[in-house]
Amino acid sequence: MWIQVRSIDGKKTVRVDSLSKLTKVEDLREKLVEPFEADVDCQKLFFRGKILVDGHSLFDYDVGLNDLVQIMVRKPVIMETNNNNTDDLESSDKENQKPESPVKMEENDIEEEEVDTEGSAFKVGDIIDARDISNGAWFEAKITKVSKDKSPAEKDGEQNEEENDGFVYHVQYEGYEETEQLKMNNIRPRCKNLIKFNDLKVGQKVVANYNCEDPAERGFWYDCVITDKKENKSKGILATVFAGVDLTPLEDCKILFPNEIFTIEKAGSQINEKDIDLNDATSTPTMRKNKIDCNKCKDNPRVKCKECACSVCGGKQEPEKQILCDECNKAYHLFCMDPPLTKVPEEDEWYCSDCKNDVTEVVRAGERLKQSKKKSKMASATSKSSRDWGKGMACVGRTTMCTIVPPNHFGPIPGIEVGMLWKFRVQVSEAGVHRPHVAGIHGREDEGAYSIVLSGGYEDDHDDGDKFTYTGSGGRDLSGNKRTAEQSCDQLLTRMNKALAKNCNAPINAKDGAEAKDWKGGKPVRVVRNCKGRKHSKYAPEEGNRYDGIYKMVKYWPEKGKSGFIVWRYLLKRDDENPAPWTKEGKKKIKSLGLEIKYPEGYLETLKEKEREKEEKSEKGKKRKRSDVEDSPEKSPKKTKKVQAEAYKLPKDVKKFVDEDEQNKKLWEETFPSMGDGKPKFLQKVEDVFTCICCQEIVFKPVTLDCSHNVCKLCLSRSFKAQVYSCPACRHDLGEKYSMKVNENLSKALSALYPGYEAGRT
DNA sequence: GGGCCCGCAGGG
DNA sequence: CCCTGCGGGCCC
Repeated sequence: MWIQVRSIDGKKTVRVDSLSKLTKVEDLREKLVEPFEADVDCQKLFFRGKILVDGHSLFDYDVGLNDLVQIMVRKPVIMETNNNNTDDLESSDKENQKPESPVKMEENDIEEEEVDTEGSAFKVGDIIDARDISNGAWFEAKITKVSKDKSPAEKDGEQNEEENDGFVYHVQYEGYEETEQLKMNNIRPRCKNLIKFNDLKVGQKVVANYNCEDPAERGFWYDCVITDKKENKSKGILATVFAGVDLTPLEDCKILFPNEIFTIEKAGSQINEKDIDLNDATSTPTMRKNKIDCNKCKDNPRVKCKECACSVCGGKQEPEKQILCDECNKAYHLFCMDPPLTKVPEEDEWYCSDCKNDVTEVVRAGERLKQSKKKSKMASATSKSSRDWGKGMACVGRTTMCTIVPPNHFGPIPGIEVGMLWKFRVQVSEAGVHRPHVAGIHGREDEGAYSIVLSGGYEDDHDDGDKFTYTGSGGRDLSGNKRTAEQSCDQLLTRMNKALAKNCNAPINAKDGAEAKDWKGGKPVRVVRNCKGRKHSKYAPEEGNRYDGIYKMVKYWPEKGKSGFIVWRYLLKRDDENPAPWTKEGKKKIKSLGLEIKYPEGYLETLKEKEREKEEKSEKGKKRKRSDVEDSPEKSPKKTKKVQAEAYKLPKDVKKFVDEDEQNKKLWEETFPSMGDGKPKFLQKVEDVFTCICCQEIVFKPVTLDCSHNVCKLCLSRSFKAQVYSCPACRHDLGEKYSMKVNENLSKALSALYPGYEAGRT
C-alpha cells in the first residue's frame, strides 16, 4: 500500500509506496529521509493528532491506504562535538576553565562541554526576555547554558559583531521544560519597569501587549514605537508594533493596555537568579500577562475551571501538585485522583484513568487507545501467521468511489466506454462498473443485478462473446476464511442468484427458472470480462478486466453442474449499441478513443522497484556482472508506447448547447484542449470543471451565478435554507431574494455527455 | 503452478 | 450486526 506524507507547513506532499500495514514507524522514517531531507532522528510524525512512535506499525495507528501522515522536521541539534581542527582550542579551554555551576542538560546533549564564557553578554541563571523568532514576541525566560557559536561567521562581519557576541545561549521559557538556542540579538534583560501613562512619549520605544490576530484581545509582548497619545479619559495609545518573523512594522496599532507598557532594559542590567532575594519584592522578576490561554475562564485566577486547571475540582491552587496526562493533556491534582497519589509519578509518561489502557496493553504516547472490536476479530489479530498481507493488491481498499451514479444504477456508467480496461478488480469497483471487491454478481434481491464479472471460475460456463452462460454463486464451502472453493452443495435461488434472475423479463420462478418473452425488455447488466476467463473463452482480455457493455437475460434455469450439484445457470445476450471489443469495429473504436489498460497509480513503479530488489538478491547469488543486467532486453522498462487517441469532436446537438452556454464560455474553453486527448480524457476534464463545490459531483440542475461559479440548484437551496445567501465557492453575495435559474444549456450539455447522471439525484 | 487465506465491500 | 464472495500475492 501507499500513504501520503506532508510537511507540517503543507508545502510538500510525497507519496510513499511499497508500504504495508505491518511496516514499522522506523522503516517509514527511512523512506522519508531523502524526500524531506531529514535525518530519522529529526523527524516527528503525526497521524490523526497522534505521534508515531518507533516500534509500532502503521496498523497499530490505523494508518490506511492513501492516508495522510504529517511530518515535522526538527532542526538538527547544533553539534558541540569536538572537531579535529579546533582541538587545540578545545583542550586549552578545558584546562583553563573552572567547572560551571551544574546545568540541567538536555537529553540530546551527548557530551558535556565546558565553555569559557568570558566575554559573553549573558551568564547561566540570568533572568531575561527571549524573542520567539517565529512571531517576534518576547517571553520571560532564563539562561540555562552558554556555549560557543560554531556556526560559520556571516560575511557581514561588522553587523555580526554588533548583534552577536559569538555565543549561543540556551534559554528556558518560564513554565516550559524544553530549552531553545538563541543568539544575543534575541535576548535581553527581563522587563521590569512599567511606564506611567503620563510619562509615555510619542516616538518612545517600548514593550507593549498586542494581539496581531485579534487586536481587541490580549496578545503577546512586542517591541513598539509609540506614534500617538490621546490624553482624554479614554487614554488612547497608538503604536507601530514590530511583529512576525521579519519584525514587520504594523502601523497604527491600538494598544489595549496603556497601563501595562514597559521600558526596554539596557544591556547588562539583567538580574541573575542567584541574586534574587526572596524577601525583597523588587528583586523578583516580573511576569507579564500574556494572551488568554483558556477561553472558558478567561484566565481569571479566581474562577474554578476544569478546562485549564484540575479537571476534577477545577481548582487552580497548588499547580506544582497538578500533573498533566500525556494523552489528553488534562490536569489533575495529585490529591483529586482516585486513588490519590502522594507524589508525582516517576515515569516519563503518565496517563489519566480515562486514557490509560489495560495494564496488559502497551501504553505509550501516540499509541491508539483501544483496539476496535472489529480489529480484534480480524484474522491478523488472532492468527499467529507472520505473513504480511498488506503489500499487494489482494487486500487493498478503494481510494476513490464512483459517485456519478448511485450504487444501484442499472445500465452504462456515464463516462465509461465499452472496451475500457483495468488491471485489478478494485479499480473496476472504483470506476463504479462492478462494485463488489470479490463477488461476481452485484445486485439486490428485490431489484436485480447491476453487473457481473466473467472470470472463468465455474467450469460449466460457455462464452460466445455475444452470448454466454453464467453460473450463480453459493454452494461452496468457504470455511477456513476462503473466498472460493469447489462446489460442495446445491445452489439456491436466493441472494445474488435471485437478484440476477430478476433481470429476466419474466416472473421469478425459483423452482424451474424462466425464459424471457421479450429478452430485450429485461433489466440491463454491465458485463466485465476478466483475463482469467481466457482458459475457456477467447473473448476474455489478455490482461486485467474489460468492460464489454450491456447484456440482457434470455433465460435462467437450475441444472446439475459438472460438480454433481445443482447450480443456477443464466443465458445472457449482448444488447449494446457500441461494438463489442473483439470485433473489427470495436477494436477500431478502442483505438480511436485511445483506451489502454489502467494500472493503479504508482503500481508500475512499485513493480519495477520490486523487480530491482529481486534482481539485487539474485545478483548477489549469481554474481552477475552489472553490464549483463543493463544489456538484457527484458529488463529494460516496459515499453509504454503512448496510444494516440483520436481527437474528440462534440456531437452537433451537444455543441449547440455548449455554444449557447454564454455564461460558461470561459469554462468550456478551458475544456477544449482536452479534446485532443480523446473522449475519455475530455469527459474527465469536463467533470473536473463542472464539479459542484458543495456536493463534489457533476453539477445537477446547475445554477450559474454572477461570479461565474456553477452550483446544483439543490445545494444552493440548502445553503439559503441555512440563511447563507452567497456563492458557496467565493462568498459572492447573492441576496436573499436571488432567483435560482437553472442554466438549461449547461444542464442539457452535461446530460448529453454523461447520459443518466441525473438518475438518483432528485 | 497450485493452494492458502488475508482485508475489503456489499447486501440483508 | 452478520454473512458472503469468479481477488490476488506469496509460499511451497
